[in-house]
Amino acid sequence: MSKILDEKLQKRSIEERELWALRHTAEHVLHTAMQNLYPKLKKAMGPATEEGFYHDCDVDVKISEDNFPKIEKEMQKLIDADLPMTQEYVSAEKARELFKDNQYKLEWIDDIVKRGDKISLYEMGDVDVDLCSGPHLSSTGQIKAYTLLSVAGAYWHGDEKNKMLTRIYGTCFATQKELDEYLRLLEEAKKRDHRKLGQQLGLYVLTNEVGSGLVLWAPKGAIVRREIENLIYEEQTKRGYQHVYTPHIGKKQLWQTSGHWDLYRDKMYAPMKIDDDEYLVKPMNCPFHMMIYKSQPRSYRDLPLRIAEIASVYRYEKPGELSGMLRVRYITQDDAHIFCTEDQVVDEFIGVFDYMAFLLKTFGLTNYYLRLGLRSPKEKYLGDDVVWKKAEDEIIKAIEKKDLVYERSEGNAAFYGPKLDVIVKDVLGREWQCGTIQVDFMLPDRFGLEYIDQSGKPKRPVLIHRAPLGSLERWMAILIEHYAGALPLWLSPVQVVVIPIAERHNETAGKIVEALRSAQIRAEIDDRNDTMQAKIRNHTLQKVPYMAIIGDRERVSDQIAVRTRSGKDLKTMYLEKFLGRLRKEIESKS
RNA sequence: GCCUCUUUAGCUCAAUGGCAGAGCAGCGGUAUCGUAAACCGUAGAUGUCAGUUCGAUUCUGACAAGAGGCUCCA
Repeated sequence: MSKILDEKLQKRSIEERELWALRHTAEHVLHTAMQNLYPKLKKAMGPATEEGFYHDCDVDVKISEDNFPKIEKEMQKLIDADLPMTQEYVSAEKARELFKDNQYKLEWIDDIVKRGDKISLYEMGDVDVDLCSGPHLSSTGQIKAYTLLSVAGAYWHGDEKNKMLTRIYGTCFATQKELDEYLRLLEEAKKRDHRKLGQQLGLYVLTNEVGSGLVLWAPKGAIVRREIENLIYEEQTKRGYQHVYTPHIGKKQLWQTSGHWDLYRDKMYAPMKIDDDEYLVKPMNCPFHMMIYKSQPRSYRDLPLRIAEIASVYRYEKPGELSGMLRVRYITQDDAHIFCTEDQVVDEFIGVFDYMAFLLKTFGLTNYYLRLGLRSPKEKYLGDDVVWKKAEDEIIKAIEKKDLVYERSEGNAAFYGPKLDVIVKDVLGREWQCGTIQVDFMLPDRFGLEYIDQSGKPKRPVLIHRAPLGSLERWMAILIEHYAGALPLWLSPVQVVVIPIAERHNETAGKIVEALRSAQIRAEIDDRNDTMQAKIRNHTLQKVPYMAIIGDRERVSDQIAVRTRSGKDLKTMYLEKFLGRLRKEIESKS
């Protein structure tokens, strides 16, 4: 067994290992069923996963979900036959002979030999032999609850230069009850999908008349965004940032100097000719902020200099990768560039991290982890090993000082330096990069940035790129799903709806709205010709935090009857008291 | 981009190789109501472009948009 797999399995509990074995066996059953139905098929791989299992094969016919009943029927035959699963170790020669027609398996065998592991086969009765390290159940009859879920294409080794294989996803549980529960949760999760809620709550618009990945922030979404922006400005100002504005286009030369043009040209929109120069729609802000730095001589006394901007950038993302607000082509970053001395890097890094942690806490997010992005030998990077080593050391020093738990990820560095990312999971369990902190010793050099040190000599500053939320679009999507649309009071587009019971209450209700609005509360009146019950239902579905109901009782006594979106009746109270409650709740951002 | 699938009214969903049907929302009325859907009436749609056909929303193709995937180690 390989070291990696071994470590992975050791981390799991006994029950998890059994579930893993169950799913892996289900996958072998799927494979054998596929082999029976499509004899020319070549299996590439088929692991158990956190959610179930999948089967990758090279097959020359189209497989679609319409084929599932047929495949599942064939699987059931193998399960009913209760075939024993037995392991056998063989020599590389024998394995190569056995799988001589399957180039994928031959590749695996080479890998195993390279690692120095033993070559293990699993036999399913006498119907199938597969290269597999297991573990498996002792027989196929123990599989009770399984289902196939979807068909997808998957490149061999995930590399689009390789052949696209057919992948079938399925899942398997110990009991039918657990499987049903899993499928139910999946359905529940879909209800809080930001794409569904975003439309229902009128937060944003995506339409093919505008173009893929180009988000229109609708009035209600714009309010949420403005609240987030206000928080950012306020917090960053407290933390010593200076805010700037920069244009949406600039000369191509800027990104040639930065190196982005050479490495990421395919992510940028085609240059446009203006006068005699070529201009780009900006794919990132770094050059602009560096030009602001460079606009005057800088002293060590000016550092750290923190230049911030909530700025929209434009990137060409592949059509198949776009997804609601989670991946878009118009991206608004809470961007900043910190110019500092080498001595200041660790402290600045920690300062940014603390701010990022503050934001995560403020928004109540806990389903995230930290990923340290380092170089991998394959990718293209700027600079030499000495500089990289220095940047990596600085980041690790800072992380160790904070005693953070993180995952190392080779190949996930920025091209100019290592970085620490916050990875957040969405409602379907998919991972998205949000916040990022990047240490960069390269770009200051390429742009010729300097400061005068204490001895009067010019020196290079270090640059920290950072976006603690990442993009406001993605953040919005994450928030919608996190709160299932019921945003906390301070973020709610409409905070209070005032509901007059009958037409004669409209005037009083109007006055209450005025009073709330002059107290900076986002309040609206619902004076449509509808019953109170219908209005309550409507605004509850719209996730409006509070409903203030005005009827005869309230008209006489100058009070309001308050109901929350969760259905709680707070009874009748004076407006002043209600305002106090609102202010407190908004202040606490809870 | 590639694989599989999807596209009918603002939204949720029906139906059909021969006049496309409903609920909600909208609009016009009636009712003026105490904590999750009052009633009556009315208007509104087959993503785009080709092809097959007497006739296409339905079949075929292209395009567009959308969904789930695209290295959790044999």
